[in-house]
Amino acid sequence: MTAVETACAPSGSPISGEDAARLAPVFKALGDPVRLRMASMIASRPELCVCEITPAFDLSSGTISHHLKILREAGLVDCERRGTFVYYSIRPAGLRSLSALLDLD
Amino acid sequence: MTAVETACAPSGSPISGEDAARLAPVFKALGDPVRLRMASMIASRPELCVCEITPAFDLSSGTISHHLKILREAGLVDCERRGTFVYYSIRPAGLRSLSALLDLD
DNA sequence: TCCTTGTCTCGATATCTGTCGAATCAGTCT
DNA sequence: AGACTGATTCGACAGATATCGAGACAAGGA
Repeated sequence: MTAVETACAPSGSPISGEDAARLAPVFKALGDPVRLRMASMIASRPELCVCEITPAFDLSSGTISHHLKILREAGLVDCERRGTFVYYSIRPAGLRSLSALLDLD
Repeated sequence: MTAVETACAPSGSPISGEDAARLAPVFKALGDPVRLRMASMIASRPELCVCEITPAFDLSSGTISHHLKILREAGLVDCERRGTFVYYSIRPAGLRSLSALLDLD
């Protein structure tokens, strides 16, 4: 029995409008199939070069950058440039905020 | 240390395009502040009448219905009509699919 | 049967989003 | 410095989305 199910008994209190406004963009960032798969790819390794992400999708490099930016702004990933290449990695804190909510509501 | 963090070492394999296509709409459903708060309100009780949800938002009843429909179609909530009123409740399975992903990637 | 109340559906509309391609920026190599 | 490659930004546009308000539907009460 997961915490989610435990919570489906009378359970905890609903989140505030402010918390909703803060957390919704994070869910939204994962609410696109391309970004969800990107995030999953990045999370499956210590870090991942954009040049490894791009060929996994049938999309222009402009579009790839756009999606990565949304993941970044949602606090889900970090990036670091080393030379010509840019490497993305997962930000555990971003995922934790979602996980915490799902395990409590 | 959460499973998420554990996973941020070399960790599990990325999800498939099909899984991404299946799960993204669920994240997307929670990716709107209004719906996230609605879902949270519904989850915080065994069930909740639409007539209790509506006044919590400064939105028309048409818009409220629209958002509830999206939560329903994402498999996150169930509804049942009793007399004039419609009661919404959380579907644990919907939340579990998200939770499982977050704890593994 | 009609009226009222709660909920949903539909049509219209303004805004947001995903995508491309071109231009730009950042680094490396010659 | 100039050329090349990887990545981001920008401008444009088609399609999706959130919202409203009006109408339809459902159930109960006068």
